[in-house]
Amino acid sequence: MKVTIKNIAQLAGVSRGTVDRVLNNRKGVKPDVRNRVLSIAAKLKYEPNIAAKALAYNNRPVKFGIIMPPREIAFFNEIKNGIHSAENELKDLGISLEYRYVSNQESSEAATTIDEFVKSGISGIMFSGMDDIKIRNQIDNAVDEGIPVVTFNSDVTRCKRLCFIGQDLYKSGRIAAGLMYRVAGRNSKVVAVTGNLEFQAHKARIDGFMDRAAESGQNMIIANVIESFDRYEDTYNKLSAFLSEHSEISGIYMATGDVAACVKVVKSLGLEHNIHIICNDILPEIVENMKSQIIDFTIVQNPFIQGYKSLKVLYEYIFTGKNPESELIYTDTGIVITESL
Amino acid sequence: MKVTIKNIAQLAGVSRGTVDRVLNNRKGVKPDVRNRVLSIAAKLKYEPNIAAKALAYNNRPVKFGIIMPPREIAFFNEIKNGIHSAENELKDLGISLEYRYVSNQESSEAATTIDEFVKSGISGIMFSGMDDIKIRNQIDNAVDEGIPVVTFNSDVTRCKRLCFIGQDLYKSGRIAAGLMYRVAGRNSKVVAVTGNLEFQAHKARIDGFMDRAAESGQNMIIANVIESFDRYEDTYNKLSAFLSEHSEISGIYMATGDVAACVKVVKSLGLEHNIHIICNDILPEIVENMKSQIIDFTIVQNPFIQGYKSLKVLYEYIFTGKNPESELIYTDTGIVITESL
DNA sequence: ATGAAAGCGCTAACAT
DNA sequence: ATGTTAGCGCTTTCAT
Repeated sequence: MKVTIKNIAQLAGVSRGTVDRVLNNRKGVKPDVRNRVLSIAAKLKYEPNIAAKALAYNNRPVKFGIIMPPREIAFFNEIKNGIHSAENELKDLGISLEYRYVSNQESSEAATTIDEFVKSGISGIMFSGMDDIKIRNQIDNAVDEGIPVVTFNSDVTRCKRLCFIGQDLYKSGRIAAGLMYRVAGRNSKVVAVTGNLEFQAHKARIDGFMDRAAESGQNMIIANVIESFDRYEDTYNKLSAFLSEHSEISGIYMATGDVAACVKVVKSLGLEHNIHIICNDILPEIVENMKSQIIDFTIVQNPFIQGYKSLKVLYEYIFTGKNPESELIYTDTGIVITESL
Repeated sequence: MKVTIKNIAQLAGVSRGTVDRVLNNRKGVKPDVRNRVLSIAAKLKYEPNIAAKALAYNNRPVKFGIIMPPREIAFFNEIKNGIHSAENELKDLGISLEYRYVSNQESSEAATTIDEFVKSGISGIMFSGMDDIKIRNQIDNAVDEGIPVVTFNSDVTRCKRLCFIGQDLYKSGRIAAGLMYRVAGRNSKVVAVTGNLEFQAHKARIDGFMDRAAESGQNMIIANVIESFDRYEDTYNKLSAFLSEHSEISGIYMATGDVAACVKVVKSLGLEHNIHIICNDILPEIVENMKSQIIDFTIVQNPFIQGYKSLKVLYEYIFTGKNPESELIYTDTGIVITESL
């Protein structure tokens, strides 16, 4: 039989209003009454009815703030689609959303935005941006004020966020290695391109790639790891220089970096049929080059689910008090070939 | 501004009770009143508030019936997990579930079960079973009685079901071809194993495989399509006979059939390192043989989402009147390698 | 055939 | 500090 605040009120000998105060941590209840109510609720395994809650909240919906990089980044569109999908499911359940698009090149704008949200009395925050000290501090501040924060797509480490929802970078590197030895074959020599090995997020993919290469027993040699610093030119120049001198290379893992630059190098050297390329995510230039069979595989991270799940987790936390299943929620790491599209 | 039945009632000059009768197709309303209410609702784009609806339904939850094959089939556990997950989200929203496990070897049990559900006054049905005339008729009967039916995992064709939610078999065949030419290489010769080419569901994968092989420009030759009739022995014997005589084969696509039998043949002929195997789904024997690198890829169909989405679609249809996005809802076709696990 | 009113579980404004 | 009450939008019983 389901337990309601009415039941609890009777057993505790108080009114429903008081039970509501206790259960929602509102002030103005004597400690002993509060404890009595709390212990009864726990014993009865009380769980709030979300439909009733939503209906009561109807007029003043609970507002969540969403902070992410500017919309032009195509990748984030899929995340937004996921958020919209969750919003649609929850639209009658008493929530409203507010978006803020801030730079992910410098942190102060994002930090300020978090602060503004907190001061405006928001109930929860979804955040995707830099892993930076200013932001870390603002997140901690929000959490200290009782406002849960979920990071998505790209984590902010060592802070009090409720959880992170995104991809497992290390695993995506391992998968890249698995695919590479399958297509490039035993004893092949390959090269990997990353952004900056000093960034943990960039290094994780390379670590996964190298670890799995070593474990696999396929004797796949990683001849070089090129740092592109996320610049087209670095990718182009360094890759071009290296491949020109190493004709034995039969695979490129584009962990991070400009895939168009990579493709251009390969074509200019006439290596389309000798080199296998594996990259990440689904961008227009990647789709195009998969269709023409110059890119073999791309590894994806399910951005739709990242958006969808982030909102759901926040909602669940606020409305039912349930903590997420884990502090790190990884979305499935998928493999895509041209036939998948 | 959101529209409620109260608004409609005022504009139509009737009571909220009458509006409710109209909107839920209950009888006892004069045709002209009904039309008036209906047109006002349409003009105002009325959408019911599901929280309110759920709360009102609280005592007599809407019951959905679920018919699927016996639980021992591991594959269906993931589907059930998906259903449970959706159920959990909807648990306060006025639904209850009833499961029936019936044979998928013969159709009369399933047909009878549908009929029982209909007679018991159920509100909607999720069905997975044979594509058979008896079942088709019972589904049509249910729908005629106003009970929506969603088929999942395996479709029942040419009937009045609301929609089918499951995998795109043809596409999974195309993906298998794409993977195969990547690992087996240009000009390779491969063999495919299916169940029974007379079954549309079995044939679809083979069609996809062959179509893509032809299109790809890789000159991959499909040397044989073996029918296993879903028997271990047929798979073992036919494959063994064929491979013994054709040492040039470098790939096996197990579209349907016993993967353990296939692995055994390959091992007994000592071909582990010369033949690439691609199969479907994640079964214990497949996982085991992927780990030991004898199976290269397995193609998966996201059973969790199949279960989750089926229930959600049924719920949406009943509670908000929304039709599913499409009559055929395909879940993502994924690619899994040992590194993905 | 239609209206009026109670009630689903919870919140919040108002009393005390 | 605590109780009382109205109300969220919809369904359903009971009148008429």
